[in-house]
Amino acid sequence: MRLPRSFYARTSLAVAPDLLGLHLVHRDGATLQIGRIVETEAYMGPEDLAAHSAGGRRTARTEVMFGPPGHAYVYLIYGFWNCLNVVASPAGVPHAVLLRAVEPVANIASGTWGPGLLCRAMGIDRTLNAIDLRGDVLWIERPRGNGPAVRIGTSARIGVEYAGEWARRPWRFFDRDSPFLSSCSAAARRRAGIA
DNA sequence: ATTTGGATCGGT
DNA sequence: CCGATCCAAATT
Repeated sequence: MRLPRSFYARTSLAVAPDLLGLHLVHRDGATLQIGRIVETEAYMGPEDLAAHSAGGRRTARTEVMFGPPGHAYVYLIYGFWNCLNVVASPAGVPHAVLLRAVEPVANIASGTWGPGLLCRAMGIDRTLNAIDLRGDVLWIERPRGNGPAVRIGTSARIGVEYAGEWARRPWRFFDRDSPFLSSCSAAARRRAGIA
């Protein structure tokens, strides 16, 4: 079942931990690529200096965050990595949740730890920017039976040192039991038996 | 028109 | 730490 619009119509701080354990699904032609979300970060809009929408900055790139919740915000970073965000909060409040890692569930070939690799592995790029997450191309759903309970860990967000005190807020959320986190070293993954 | 720096990653 | 490699935003 796709998540209802109301799920997304809350602050990114509320949405980010609730996304853990849910399934991100991308329809690529006839195949469904599925990943279990295990790491997210909340970006809290105008007052959050780490957010692209800090200060209410409204540009062609950030525009989708000002629209209705439950849409995708996909942007290119460092020249070649795509990053996927979920737009949160009612229209006019530019909140977003960055999806940082998933665990492969179906039809995923390469690594999914870290926001750039996640997009590469699931075939997500800027052509999907602004797409409605209640459509039939990209969506998030609750797995059958809700899946196992998630033990949630938190930390400061990654790669936002420029944001001063905002960088230190514990707005990164992850499944403590997942070996597929972006902060896990390659060695740790090998120990866990993952390519 | 030009410049600058970025919500990354893997290898060293 | 470095390099790969490019777009958006701010500045001239």
